[in-house]
Amino acid sequence: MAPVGRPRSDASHAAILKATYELLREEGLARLTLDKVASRAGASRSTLYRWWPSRGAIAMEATLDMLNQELSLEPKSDNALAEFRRLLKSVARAMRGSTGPIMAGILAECQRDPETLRVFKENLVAPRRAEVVPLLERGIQDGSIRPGVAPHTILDLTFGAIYHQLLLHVPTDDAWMDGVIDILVNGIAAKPAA
Amino acid sequence: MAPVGRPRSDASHAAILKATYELLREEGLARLTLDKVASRAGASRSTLYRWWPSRGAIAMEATLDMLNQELSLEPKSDNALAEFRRLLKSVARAMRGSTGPIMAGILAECQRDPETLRVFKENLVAPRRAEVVPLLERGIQDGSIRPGVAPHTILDLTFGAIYHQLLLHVPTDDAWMDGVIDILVNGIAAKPAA
DNA sequence: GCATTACGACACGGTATGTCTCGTATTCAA
DNA sequence: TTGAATACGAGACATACCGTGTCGTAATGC
Repeated sequence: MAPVGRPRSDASHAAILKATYELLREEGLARLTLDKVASRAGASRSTLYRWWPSRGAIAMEATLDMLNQELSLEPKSDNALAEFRRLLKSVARAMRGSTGPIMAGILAECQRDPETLRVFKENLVAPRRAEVVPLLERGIQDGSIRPGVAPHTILDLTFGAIYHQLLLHVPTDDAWMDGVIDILVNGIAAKPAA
Repeated sequence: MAPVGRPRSDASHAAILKATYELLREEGLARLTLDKVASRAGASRSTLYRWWPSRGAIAMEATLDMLNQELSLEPKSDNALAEFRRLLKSVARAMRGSTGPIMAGILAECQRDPETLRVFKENLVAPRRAEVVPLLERGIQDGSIRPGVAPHTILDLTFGAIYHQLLLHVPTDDAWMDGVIDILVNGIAAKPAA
C-alpha cells in the first residue's frame, strides 16, 4: 500500500499548471503548445505526458482550478427565481473577463477531442447543474417558477445564450443579460390581458 | 479589363468543394487536412492555397454551399410567432443530421482563426438574422409577440440553445425543442392568475 | 545499499503546414 | 502564329508540433 519510489513533485505540478494558466491568458488555448508550457514551467515534456493524456486535459485542469475559485455559489435564500437571476449575472460577469475566451477555447478543443469533452461535462457542467437544478425545483415548489418546465431545458437556454455570445465574440453587458433574463422569465408572447 | 491568361478551372473548384464536403461528413473538420482534400479532388495543394487563405475558409465555403441548399426560409404567412416556431424546428431538424457536427467543427475553427469567424458571421449569421429579425418585428406589430423584447436577444437565446446541445454533443429531439419553444414563448415565471 | 519511481534533457519518426519551383496547359492579343 | 499572362499538378523544402522512447540522475521506502 505504501507508495514506493520517488514521489510526484508538487512543485513541478504547480509550476506546470501555473505556466498553462498564464499562457492561456496570454495567447489562448489555440496557440498553447506543450513545448511552451514545459519550457516556461522549467519541466520537460516527458513529465507533462506522464501525468496528462493531452493538451486539452492540461488546459482543462488549469481552467477548472481557476473557475472553481472564481465562481462560487453563495446560497442566499430568498426567492429561488431571484437567486437564479443572481447566479446568471455572476456567470455572465465572469465570462466578460479573460475567462471568456479561455472557455471558448475549451469548447473548441472539446470538438476535436472527445475525452476533453467528457472531462468538461463531468467536472464542470454536471456539478454546476447538480447545484442549480435543485434550486430551480425549489422555485417550482415555492411558486415562483411555473410547473411543467424542465429545469435542464432552462439551463440549456441560459448557458446556451452565454456560450453563443462567447463563441461569436460578441461582448455582453448587463443590459443584454437583463434582456435575456426578462425573456426567460416572462416569455415573448403577448399577454392575453395586460 | 479583359482577364488575361488561363482562366480559373471551374472543374477543379467544384471538385475541391465536393471533396471537402465529403471529407467533412466522413471525418469532421478536426481531421480535415488540405493534403486529403487535394488528393481526393485530384488537385494540388498549390491550387488550394491560391484560392483560399486557410483550411477554415475552404470548409466554410463548402458548408455554406450546403447549408444554403438545406435551409430555405419558406415564408408561409399566418401568425408570425407560429412561423418562427416552424423556423426553429427546421433548424433543429437540420442540425440533427450530419450537418450538426460540421457546424460544431466550424464554430470550433472560428475560435482559432478570427478570419474564419468573420466570414462565418458575415455570410451565415448576419444574412439569416436579416431574414428573421423582420419576422419577429412583424410579430410585435401583429400582437403575437409582446413589445419591449429585442429580436436579436431572442435569437441569441434560441440559437444559443441549439449551439449548446451541438457543442456538448447532446442529441436533441422534437420534445426538447418543444420545451425550448415553450419556455421562450411563455417564460418560466408562474402566472399570477392561472 | 537496493529496488522503484519521478525528473529533466534530448533524440527520433511522423504528420501537417505554408512557401516555393518546375514543366505544362489554356487563354487573349498582336 | 507567336508571345505574354495566368492557372494547373507535381513535388521539394524548411518549420512546427506531436507522441514516444532513451538516458543519466534524483528522491523515496525497505
